[in-house]
Amino acid sequence: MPNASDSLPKPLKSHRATGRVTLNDVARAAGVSASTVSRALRGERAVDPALIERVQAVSDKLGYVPDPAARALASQRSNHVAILIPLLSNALFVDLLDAAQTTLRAGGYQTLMGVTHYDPSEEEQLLREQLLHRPAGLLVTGLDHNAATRKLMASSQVPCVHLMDLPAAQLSDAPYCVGFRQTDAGAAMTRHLLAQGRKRIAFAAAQLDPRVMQRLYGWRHALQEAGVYEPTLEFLNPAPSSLALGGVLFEQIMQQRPAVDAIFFCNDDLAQGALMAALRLGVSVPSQVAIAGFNDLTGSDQMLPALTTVRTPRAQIGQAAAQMLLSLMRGEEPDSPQLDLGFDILQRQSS
Amino acid sequence: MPNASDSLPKPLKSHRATGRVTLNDVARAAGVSASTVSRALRGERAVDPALIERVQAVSDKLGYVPDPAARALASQRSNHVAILIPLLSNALFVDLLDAAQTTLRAGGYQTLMGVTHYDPSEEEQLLREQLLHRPAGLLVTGLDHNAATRKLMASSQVPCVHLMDLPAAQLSDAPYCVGFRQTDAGAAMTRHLLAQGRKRIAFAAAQLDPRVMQRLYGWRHALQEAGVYEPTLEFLNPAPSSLALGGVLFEQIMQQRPAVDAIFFCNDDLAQGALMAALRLGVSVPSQVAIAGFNDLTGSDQMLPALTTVRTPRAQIGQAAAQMLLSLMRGEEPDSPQLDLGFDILQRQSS
DNA sequence: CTGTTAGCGCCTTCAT
DNA sequence: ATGAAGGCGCTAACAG
Repeated sequence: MPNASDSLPKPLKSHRATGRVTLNDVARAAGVSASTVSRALRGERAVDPALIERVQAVSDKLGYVPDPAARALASQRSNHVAILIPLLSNALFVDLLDAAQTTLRAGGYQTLMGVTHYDPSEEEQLLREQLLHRPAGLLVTGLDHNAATRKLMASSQVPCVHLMDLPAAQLSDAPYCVGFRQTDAGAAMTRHLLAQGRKRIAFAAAQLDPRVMQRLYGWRHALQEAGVYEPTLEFLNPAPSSLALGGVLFEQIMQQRPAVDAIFFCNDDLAQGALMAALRLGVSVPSQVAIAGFNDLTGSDQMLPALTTVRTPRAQIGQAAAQMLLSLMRGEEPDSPQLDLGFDILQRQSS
Repeated sequence: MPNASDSLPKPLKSHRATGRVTLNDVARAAGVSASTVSRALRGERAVDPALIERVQAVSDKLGYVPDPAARALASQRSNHVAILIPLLSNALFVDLLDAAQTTLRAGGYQTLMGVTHYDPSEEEQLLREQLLHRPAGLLVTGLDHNAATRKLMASSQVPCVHLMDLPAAQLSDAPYCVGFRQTDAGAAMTRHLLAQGRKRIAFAAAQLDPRVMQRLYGWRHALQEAGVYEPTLEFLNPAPSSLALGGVLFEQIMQQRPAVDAIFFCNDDLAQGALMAALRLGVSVPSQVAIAGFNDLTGSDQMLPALTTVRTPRAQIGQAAAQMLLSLMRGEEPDSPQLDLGFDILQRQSS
């Protein structure tokens, strides 16, 4: 009877006792050493199955819960996963966060979020703060980071998955990433508009982050391919994206270039705002001008006319990236370091 | 010369050295004890100003950064603040999170977010997980929690501020909270519609969380006050809120109760969807029916007609709650445990 | 005001 | 396959 003394777990008061049930309490009650309990509970191999079961039972009975701080201190690894996203005011990133966070929690990890505001030095600072917590993994948006950030990521040795973007070519030493080819998506939508018979297709963008620029390149490429590229049809505004700005851009374009027969907005916020502005101004969509957006955000299908857009698999990206990270944290190697989740052209009434 | 030995900080290799600069390294280099460094760096009083300065300088020179895990283990308090919100798919809560997180970070705290999906037992489970990290503070949405959750919050001794809601009366033993009176806001909007000459004002709601119900009570109250309350004008749907559902509700109401001359939606998602549906169906707003929403979400000012709604100070709530929590964590007592940030009726073209 | 002494709870080498 | 011993880096209690 190894468990002859598992009643009356005397709370041996030291001068700083916390009253919490510790690994040692479980070890004592189970009649084994603390290390064995530690190994048994973490499912580390090389422990007798029968023992594992007994330890598990005792642990449950006592209501033992490991202390993450102690664990982090001893092992130099916490159960945090840090995630860096540009903004919370863009539903795209919130969806990414939501999906990633859900998947990570199911895997036993706590998400530490950081909002970079598209500022490379803020990103660096946030990463620095987060690394103090010795996260077990890292999720970052995009592939563009400043040198210091890249160095921090590399030297920290923390597994890292990049979101949304894929490197131009399938490099062998490429970083882990989950996303789709922004350039291709930009080109695909442009070709769709061309296929509808549109000739003068403007590109309107705000924020101008790297992914927006790639969509721009896709648009350029498709137009050049068709022999109808015209640089003056680019309307780029570095201000943050919003419905209101979409309206402003729309008015501006219609005024400056009334012959334009389609406008491809770099995201749905802008396109929705343009659609409302068209309604206000009495410009008929799509007969006079077609409107297209990007991302298929909430409400795009409810617009009048419903917005043609690019459906991007952001929730899937968040989830798949989290899963890739989970396997990396387990020490496994994913099948491929790059996961292309593609995109769809959603043709609706606005084109 | 107490600092005769501050050169050649021999990296005394133990069998598990991590290479990190520790408190002891600073202490040795500054020629004082570790506790003194600890106290000096944390600004704990009862340290010689000159020493503080010297320690600070040495610490900077060595690039010392405290280890949060060690700190949490020794002090039983981390620099995490846990925040519980119902959803990330509602911009309202994201704004709350964004503001709170920004303020907390400025105060040196890391935010741990938890998404409850309006499920009391998920809330309880999340809180349990978060409390393991021994957060220094807690931010929770609303005042309604199950018994286990309330008990956890109380027994954890962690300072806690409630978001969005205020208790019915100004109780003395009331919890800390920052928000506004949902009931009053519901009544105020209803009175606004009445003042516009509307007589048959429907209330349409989804999600039906406690705050939505309070708005309903406000609507009821205002109508009863005016002697025009009619229970069959309540359209309550427990499904999640969305633009599409707003359109469905609108169609349903216009079909079942064509004589309705105003609809008060419990939030802007629904109201925006209704506005788009009205456009589609050719129902003229506001001449045939007025539409009002709640929260003044993105896009409401861009609708056609622009949406009349209740502006709720969600960013301010997030920020003020975080600030109240920061002072509680410093051991200070806020002026008043309840902070009412009010609301505004934004009359636009839809009413 | 400062130093000394013990841990906080766990993991991890090393030995068995 | 298991146990013993020590350390992760810091703070808290207690002297002085």
